[in-house]
Amino acid sequence: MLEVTEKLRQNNLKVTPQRIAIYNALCESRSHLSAESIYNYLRESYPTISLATVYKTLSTFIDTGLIQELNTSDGISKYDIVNDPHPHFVCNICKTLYDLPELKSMENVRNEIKDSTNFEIITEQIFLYGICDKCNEV
Amino acid sequence: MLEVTEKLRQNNLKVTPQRIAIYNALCESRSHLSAESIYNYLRESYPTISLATVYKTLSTFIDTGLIQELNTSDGISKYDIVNDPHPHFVCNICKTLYDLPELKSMENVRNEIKDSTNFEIITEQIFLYGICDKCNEV
DNA sequence: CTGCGTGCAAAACGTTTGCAACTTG
DNA sequence: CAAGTTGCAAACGTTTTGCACGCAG
Repeated sequence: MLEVTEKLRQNNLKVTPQRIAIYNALCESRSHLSAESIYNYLRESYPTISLATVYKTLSTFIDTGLIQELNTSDGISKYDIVNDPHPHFVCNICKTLYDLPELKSMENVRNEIKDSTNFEIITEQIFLYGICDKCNEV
Repeated sequence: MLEVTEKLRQNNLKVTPQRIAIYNALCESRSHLSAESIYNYLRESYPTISLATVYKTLSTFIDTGLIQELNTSDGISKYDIVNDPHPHFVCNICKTLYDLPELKSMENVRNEIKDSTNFEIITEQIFLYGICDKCNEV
């Protein structure tokens, strides 16, 4: 993976400590972070960072295609580094957002969509809703 | 399609004029309605209906599986009668939400997901983001 | 007649904005 | 030094809540 600094430069974004920290937080986190959770996480190392900066930075990253916003039924946006596309699973009970493995059959879906519309597709998001293992046990 | 009244009774919901009107509005509309647009639309025939009732009713319908909430990047929830599953397209520019035709290849995706996880899948949502025809012309 | 549904107003929530001070290149 | 970024506080718009009244079963 490219150095963060490099990624920012490539997109004509000024390299600031806040941007590096936010990007790294998203890379390092195994879970899907909200703006608020990024903010709380970064406050330990960057006590003066503001929530507004987090939102503005995330918005910038979305515009440049570095990250993706995931909008699910709990009304809180989560953010995901754009790497290999993969579907997501949302538990209707605990609202946890899980990554699912990349699907081979998505290639067919993409082709079928390309044939059925002349819209220009940039990104794709697949959400499966249901009950996760943990909540099913209870 | 079943009579609205019947659908409500089946789900142990009291049959009220508001519920019937909201359900019908969602059935009849060719576009994807937000709570606000349902409210504005219904005010013509039900001048005393309140936005809170619309929200509460939608929430009830979601819980009983009659409708689905579509959360896209514009931050305004849209609601869709749960019929045949089909993908959606969201224009990054005008934010319009389009229906795409049902995809044959989705069956493979469903199967692949079933094989790769033991989460219990209840509903699925596919969103394609990009630029729509109208915005591409400009 | 009992419990659920409605409507109003107020509150809550995540997110966005305006602006002055400060950094980056 | 110019242009873009930050942080604060206030504003915004959607959605939720509490509560008294009303209607469905």
